[in-house]
Amino acid sequence: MGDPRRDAQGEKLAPKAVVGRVSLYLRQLETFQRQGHETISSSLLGAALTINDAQVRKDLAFFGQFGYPGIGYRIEELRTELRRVLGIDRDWPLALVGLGNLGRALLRYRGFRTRGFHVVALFDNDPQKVGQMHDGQTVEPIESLADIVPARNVSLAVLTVPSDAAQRVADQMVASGILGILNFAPVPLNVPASVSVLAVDLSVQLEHLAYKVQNTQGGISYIG
Amino acid sequence: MGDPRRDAQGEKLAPKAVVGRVSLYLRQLETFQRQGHETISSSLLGAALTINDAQVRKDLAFFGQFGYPGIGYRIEELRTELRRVLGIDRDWPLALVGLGNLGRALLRYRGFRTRGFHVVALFDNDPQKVGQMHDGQTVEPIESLADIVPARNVSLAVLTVPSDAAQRVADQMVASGILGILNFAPVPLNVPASVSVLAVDLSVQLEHLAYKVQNTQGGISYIG
DNA sequence: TAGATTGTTAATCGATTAACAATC
DNA sequence: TAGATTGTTAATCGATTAACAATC
Repeated sequence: MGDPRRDAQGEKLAPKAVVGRVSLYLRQLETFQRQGHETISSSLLGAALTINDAQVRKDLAFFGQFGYPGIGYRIEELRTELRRVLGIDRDWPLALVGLGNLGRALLRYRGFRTRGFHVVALFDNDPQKVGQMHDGQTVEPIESLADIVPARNVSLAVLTVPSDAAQRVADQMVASGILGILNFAPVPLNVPASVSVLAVDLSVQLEHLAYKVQNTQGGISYIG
Repeated sequence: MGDPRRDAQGEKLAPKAVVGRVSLYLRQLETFQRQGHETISSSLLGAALTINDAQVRKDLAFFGQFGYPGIGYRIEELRTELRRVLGIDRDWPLALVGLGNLGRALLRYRGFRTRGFHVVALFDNDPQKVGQMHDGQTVEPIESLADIVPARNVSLAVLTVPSDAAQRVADQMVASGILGILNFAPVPLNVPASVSVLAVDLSVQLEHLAYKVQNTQGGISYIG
């Protein structure tokens, strides 16, 4: 039951942790490939990322049978499979909403452009920013989402507006047909179940780091 | 065994997931407080964040007994406790290393300045950038980490250099006495166990979003 | 063939949730 | 008191790891 080549509708969604690791595998495969490897074993792939070899095999097996017993995984082939699994075997036009410091940085950030993600529309509500050019693109008022999102075939958006505007803007995104939101505003967003939201919460990360440092100090002997 | 007021050396480190939720609780408590609440129950606090009430109680109980049966938690008191637990009841001077687009944005990003985190030193290796002023601070060469980190009492650093420089710079950070690194470079860093690293990987997040959108489409009925 | 390595089952470990006596 | 709500134990659920027959 279920064609093993397909993992779309009807198949169970992979756990969050599995998907995150698949991204890491994909990147690590590219590193190995640059170093001249053509195949790689689960134990070497795992070792490079401090991940147990059984877990690597289980993660990959979730999506299909990609390996060769006695040999390992053929890197080029596995890369193709994983790109397809993640859905990055195609282009993803992005909308960037909120052109404050963080938004402008993300627009220019190289790591953001890889993998077929391309910002094709900019939005802000500040009248001073509307009409400005950034990276060859004009900033539009947020009301224009409704027109531009369908016109430019956008389904993913990056949300970098202030917290108190985030929910209101998210509602407009949803109404315009956006299906996925990468939310940098430190507030939970309420959206229909058909829309995916992923939160990137920088202050939570910093607080976690403070916690770790505070509770690691002295636990481990220091040099000197 | 173990004084319940203390959760430092000797006590077990809280699971990653617990610490992340504690940051969210703290922020949500502040929202409730602004709305005029003085106490809050685990079920209301959880509901606001889509977290089970038993989990809220268990997370908090990990660090001590903060609640009052029949009443809930006194918000002001719990905020104080959680700030102490996370280690943000004090100032954390930060070093920002790498003044590309992302680094400059983070320097100015408001959400980054809350909670006692203050950037007190900037570093870059690009001779064009060294000596520049940003936000009233001079960019120093990375070699100066060894002098400036101890002098300015810095223990946390934000790493926003290109991937191929990340490990080398991380080594210099560790040598200078940095104890925690927030790593935005999409590569795993090798550091001694006494140093904490937290990775913020924006391309992994975007890929995850693509995966979710690709595998949610059609699974849920659409309007129209 | 002998050695390597997969995919998968079973065992372990950890995290979440339910349930409830204790308490205000 | 009656009602609300905690902290915690037990039950459930899910994720990680170990082990190994099957395969190249």
